[in-house]
Amino acid sequence: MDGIGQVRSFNRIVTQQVGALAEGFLGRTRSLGACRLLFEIGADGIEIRQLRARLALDSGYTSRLLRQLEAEGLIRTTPSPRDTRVRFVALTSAGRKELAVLNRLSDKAAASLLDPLPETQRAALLSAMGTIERLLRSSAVRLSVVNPDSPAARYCLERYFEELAARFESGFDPALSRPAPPAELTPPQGYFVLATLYDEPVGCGALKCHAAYGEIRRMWVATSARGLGLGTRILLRLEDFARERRLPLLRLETNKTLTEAQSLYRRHGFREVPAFNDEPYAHHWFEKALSSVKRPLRS
Amino acid sequence: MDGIGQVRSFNRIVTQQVGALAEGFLGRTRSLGACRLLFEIGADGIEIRQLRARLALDSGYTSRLLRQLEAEGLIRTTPSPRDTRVRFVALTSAGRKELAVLNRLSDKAAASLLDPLPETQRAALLSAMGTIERLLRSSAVRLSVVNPDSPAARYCLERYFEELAARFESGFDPALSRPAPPAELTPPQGYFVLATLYDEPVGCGALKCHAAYGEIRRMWVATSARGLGLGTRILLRLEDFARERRLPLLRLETNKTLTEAQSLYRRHGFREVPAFNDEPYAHHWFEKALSSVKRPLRS
DNA sequence: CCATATGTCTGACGCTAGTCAGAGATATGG
DNA sequence: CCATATCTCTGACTAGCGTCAGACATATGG
Repeated sequence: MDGIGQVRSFNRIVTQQVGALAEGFLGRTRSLGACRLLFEIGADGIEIRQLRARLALDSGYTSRLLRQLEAEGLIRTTPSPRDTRVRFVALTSAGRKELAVLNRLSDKAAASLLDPLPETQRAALLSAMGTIERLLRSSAVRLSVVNPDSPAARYCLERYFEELAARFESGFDPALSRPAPPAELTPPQGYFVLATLYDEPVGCGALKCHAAYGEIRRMWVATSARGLGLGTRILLRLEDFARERRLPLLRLETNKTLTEAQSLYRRHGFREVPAFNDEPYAHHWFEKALSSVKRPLRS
Repeated sequence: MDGIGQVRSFNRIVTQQVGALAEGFLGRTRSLGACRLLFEIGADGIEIRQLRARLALDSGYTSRLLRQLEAEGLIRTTPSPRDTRVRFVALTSAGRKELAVLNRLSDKAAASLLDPLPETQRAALLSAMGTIERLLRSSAVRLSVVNPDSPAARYCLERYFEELAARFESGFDPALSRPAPPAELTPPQGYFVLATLYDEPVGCGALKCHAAYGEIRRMWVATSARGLGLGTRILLRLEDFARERRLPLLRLETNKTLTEAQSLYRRHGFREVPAFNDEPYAHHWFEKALSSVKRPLRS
């Protein structure tokens, strides 16, 4: 079976089994929609506008579901203190109890999937589930070229600098490091690639085009998104841009504490070379010759 | 995170992503229910009663959906030749065209999951999907003790004998082999364990209780259900019964051509011993001493 | 203070999915 | 041939999910 056929077959069986799982909620008077609301409100409560955004619900529909839960005495809504247009919804103690029941049902449904299996198969299932989860998250990550001055890009760069400051033995002061002003990372001078997961920035990387080579800079992946192979995807994308621009060589420098980054570069054909600039925070300099063969495009 | 939490987290992300996948159908005028019908009718057509059974639909509802598809000119229904009460439904050429379109959309949706990933991750995702599919099928298999005279049990035994006849170099004639009359495999003389997947028999195995030992017999797994670890589950279940009955020893014999069975037995602590009976079709005799420690119960 | 935007709510409406009862046609065993 | 069962279909009904327009209250920038 080819990959596509396998994905479809996987979908069939998973929706069937997992669909059966969701029926754990059923049998109770409450509708699935109302249950989702209870889950999302959670122990801490939430603003209604956030609730709507997270579950992607219509405002009228949300309102109606909330009235229903309110009538059952499971939730309480109050105006938000900082803006009385928005309302804040929280569980009452009855609501918390109900949520606990739902959680127990949900746990039981999940357990019923594991229970029939002997120990070794159970372990194999869980490990495969972990892999799928990781890779599905990864495939939901979108890469796009953005203006390095945009809020999302600035957000990434701030997190990046914070992390450097925390990890470098000497701390990190951007002012002492080689600069990379936004203009230099904007086409056609360069490319700033932003990675987003469900519209949240989770990584970045930039290519600066010099006359004779491309320079990789600002490679960063949020801790929450590590292990998804995101560094690879960003790097490959930047390489694509370099090839498009017919740059024969890629260069970059990095700090000795950034070991994942170093192994990422080595894995992708970068070789360590003598220092080719005076970046004070760098301990290792890498180069990679680019053939002009283009690799197949992936989003 | 514990196993249950991991299953729930897996469910969340999969329903989210796979749900998004199913929207591939949407945007077209047809409802999801009608699409499922088209898929299930398929190129060869099908009897309506089978269609209902497979999709677990109400007869009234099915009828209405079919009328709708008929009005669109996608299907044609005719009385079944062998019983004019039942009707047979087949796709018209327009219907086949529509099904092809749906398949293309579905393929595209599946591909959109794979496309973003670099090659190595894509392979990892597909392999994990295969694992999950196999193990979910496995966890959907139910074991139960049934009367060895019941239709499902007889069905399994027939398939079992057929397979022995096909695989043994000498063929197989049950009359020449040591008998195992139903009464001897019925509690308390013995136990006949039947494995079913979605109500279809896919395997069996029996324990016959002698005074000083238990005898494993009739171990069989349908070809369609191999690789799911089903043999292990049946064997473990039979061992449980033997322990319950405080039998200190398990015995069995097998033919040299049944190599998977032999490795199953060896994997589970059976050791080859000299022939302890005169079964004409056996080449190998196995024993396993049972400790009375009970393993945790699994369905 | 005014114009405009934002957030919430209500009422009216529509579609999908599904259930239930019963009618009518056809098989099947005795 | 008759009683009974099986299969399909229609009509009547319900619940859940969701959309849309507009009302109302409250913020916000000028």
